[in-house]
Amino acid sequence: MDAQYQPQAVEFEAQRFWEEQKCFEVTEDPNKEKFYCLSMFPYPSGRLHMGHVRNYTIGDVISRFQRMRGKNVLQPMGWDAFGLPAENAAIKNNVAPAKWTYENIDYMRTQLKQLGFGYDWQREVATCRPDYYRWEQWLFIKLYEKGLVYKKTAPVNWCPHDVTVLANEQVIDGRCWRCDTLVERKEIPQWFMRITQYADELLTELDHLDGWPEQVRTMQRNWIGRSEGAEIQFTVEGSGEALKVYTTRPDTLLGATYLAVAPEHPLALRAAQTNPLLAEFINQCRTMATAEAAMETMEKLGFNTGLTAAHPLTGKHLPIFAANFVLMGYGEGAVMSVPAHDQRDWEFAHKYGLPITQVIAATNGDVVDLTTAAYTEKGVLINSAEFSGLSSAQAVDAITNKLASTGLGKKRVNFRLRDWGVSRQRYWGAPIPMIHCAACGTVPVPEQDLPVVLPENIVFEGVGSPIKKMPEFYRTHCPKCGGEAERETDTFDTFMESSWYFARYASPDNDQAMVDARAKYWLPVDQYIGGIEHAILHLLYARFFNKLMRDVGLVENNEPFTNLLTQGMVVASTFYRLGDDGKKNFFNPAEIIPERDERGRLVAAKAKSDGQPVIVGSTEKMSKSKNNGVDPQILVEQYGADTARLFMMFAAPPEMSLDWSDAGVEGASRFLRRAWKQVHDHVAVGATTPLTVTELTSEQKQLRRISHQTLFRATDAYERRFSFNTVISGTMEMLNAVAKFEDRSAQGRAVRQEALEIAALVLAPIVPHIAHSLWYALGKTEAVVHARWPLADANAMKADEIELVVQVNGKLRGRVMVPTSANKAEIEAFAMSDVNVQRHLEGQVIKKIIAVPGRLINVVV
RNA sequence: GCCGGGGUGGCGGAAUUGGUAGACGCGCUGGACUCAAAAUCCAGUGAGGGAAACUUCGUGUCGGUUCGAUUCCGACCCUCGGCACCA
Repeated sequence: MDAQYQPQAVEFEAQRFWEEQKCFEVTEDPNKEKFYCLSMFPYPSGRLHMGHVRNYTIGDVISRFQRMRGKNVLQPMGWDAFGLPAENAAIKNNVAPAKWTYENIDYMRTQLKQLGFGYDWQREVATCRPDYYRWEQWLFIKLYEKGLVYKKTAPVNWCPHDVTVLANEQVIDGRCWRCDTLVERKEIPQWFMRITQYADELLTELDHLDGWPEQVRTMQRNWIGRSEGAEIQFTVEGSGEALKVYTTRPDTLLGATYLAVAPEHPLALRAAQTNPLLAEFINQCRTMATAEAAMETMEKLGFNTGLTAAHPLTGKHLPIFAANFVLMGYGEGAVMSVPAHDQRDWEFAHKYGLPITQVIAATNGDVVDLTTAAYTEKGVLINSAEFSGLSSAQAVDAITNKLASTGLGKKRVNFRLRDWGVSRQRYWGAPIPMIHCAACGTVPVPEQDLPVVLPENIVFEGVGSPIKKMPEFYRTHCPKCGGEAERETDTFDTFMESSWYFARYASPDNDQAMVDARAKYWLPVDQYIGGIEHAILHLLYARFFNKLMRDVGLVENNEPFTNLLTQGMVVASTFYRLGDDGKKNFFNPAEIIPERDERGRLVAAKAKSDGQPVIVGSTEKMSKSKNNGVDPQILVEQYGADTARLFMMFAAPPEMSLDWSDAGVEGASRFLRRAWKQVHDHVAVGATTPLTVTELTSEQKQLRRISHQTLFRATDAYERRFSFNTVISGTMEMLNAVAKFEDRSAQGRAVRQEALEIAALVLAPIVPHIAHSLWYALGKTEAVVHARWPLADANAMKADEIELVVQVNGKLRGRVMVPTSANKAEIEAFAMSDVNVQRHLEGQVIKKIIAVPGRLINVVV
């Protein structure tokens, strides 16, 4: 054994061993308990970032721990390879997205190997390869045949100057990121998947996902947003056509004083034909952003269409407004407005001078003040004809029943969840396998013609997708009639690929089926790990896809991920200067010199390049667009993979967000050097004799107690709590105790040997390379990667004496050592004997004594 | 705006079920070793008072429940993530 810890040599040797022994290549073994541990696969952006290192270290720690527990562990890795950044890089560097992506994958694979993650590389998938996405195309056609896929128009962000569709990310303050043109909404035909058909199951199954964090389940519940209410039909006066609205508060129906429809609603458009001012208003609404956050924060505007509708109960004439906050694609594209009992309606009514009619009174008789805000509580009905006097709950039934009797309304369950629009007007994605024939309409690509391959060798000009200008791609023949036809040139949303990759890892080489019987062994994923930012969209789509695959007979499990660990984000400060055009030019943290106040907080910064100040922006998740990523490669090269892994796991518990700072990396490295030296100094003396547990001194017993308690706590931390940071701090304490333990006797050395073995095993999942070396150094013949996790010895953990805290009125006044065998009276006597405690009890009357076994005594005076 | 997190020393964090607040690490201060530096080792380190024993305050803010609250409840402030075309 080297006297010095040399991470490069240690890591090279361990990685060579794992690869030669094929330690992480697994097959289905029905005799062994399986454990499928999956970390969210990366987008191949070019280099690993800290978030990846954090994510994949957590996954590897859990995988290696479960291996030591004797499970058959599958840990695969792959690439979420389609997406917008490849197109951006193509424009910037004049390189085809495919080439750029494959090169990134090659580099990042090397980085992952350098970090020592135990992946089964035989199962690697890249979603941009036709042998992967052909199955997605295949499933899409199956779902089309089942009626779960349909086409409708939906809005996109449209740049009229570049004549292209923009992603939300490419819209900055309502303008195109490239040319600053005002972005418009444009309705275009797109493909949708009926996720709403699964809304009920997606919602109710959340109750059984006990292995998921409660916060994620809550977010998904709210996102799906089941509500019970009524569909109510108003009648447009003049034309007599029906105008349906959905409301969760049918009890307030008599308080409706106007209706609001989306600007794109057919009624509004028709009225605009004879009303230029309304047409102008509708036109203005076209510049409205598509993002919900922007919709909700914008100024609520409306315009009277001049049309009126008859109230279904009173027949009153209610004005119909076109309003920018009503969404055409959501519900009926129309809402009834009750300004007395809805805050948004209240504000709108005040702005446009519309009547406010109170129809709900407080149950407790309090006066309702409608001059400052709407009254949104449930209560008792007033001003509601025959319904007055009913409670809100009674009125919901009474009013919907009345409406039902005239055919003007019915109870309805509504979901906030909308169907999933999967069309993207972009190049770097999986082609949607559909053909448009003038004679036959939309025809799916026949199964034997799959995959529809995306041409990779293209010239990327910047605006617009190249395949939309490639006749050799889109010109084809109709599979039905054989006539001239055109392919769909839109590609799939990249969330499609990431919605089923977890299943493909079980049968990555099958060219006859999407997944095969092997999936039944491995699925569901036992532990899924990924960023909290995926709590809703990705995780909901993956759950949806799992159910789709189940319903076409591919898998048996209802849910894809039994346990979920949502890792907190790695965040960092942003630095930028404003350009002449008002755009932010971001600086990487490596390019600036920070200035901190006396509390260590960042207050200002200068650029290294010119020494001039840069603006310190908000702290955000590390991303390319904000250029605030810190490259982990430097860490690995300077200190080795184990230090990088150790520091990542030590810096914070996995679920907490981590504000990046490299202060402390040195400490992690120092700890590994000390551990190495301790083992070295111990084994340099020679082999140890076996431990005789019955003949130990109290110091020897104490070190054993610490060792086994550390093991006991680490087991729970790995298995249940995922608090890897406390595994590390616990091991540090233990090795500190070993360092202070100076006993050189044979039994003393045996106790030390046991402690060092426990340290190597406990640390092995986190720092597997150094553990590999230390384990051999401690005289073991089998590699630590094959070692079994030991059980903590309950006898070794027992103490003869225990420290009790003595409080007087809840304040700490003393500590006493008490034999563990002492009874209640003896413990109280010990507590009262403390000098300081006596001082505080002098002249006081003892009211009560509270004893918490093994912890404290509180004397109440 | 809506939904979901987070806030504890100079810094990262610990305190597992309402029971010793600040484990462990970083940084800093002092010392040892060294010609010197690095590395390493030893000691100290929440704030105030005290020579010390000890004591008062202290977990974003304000209020509540309790013998006892970082932990439970209510209101608020700040901050982060998501909001359906970033992934």
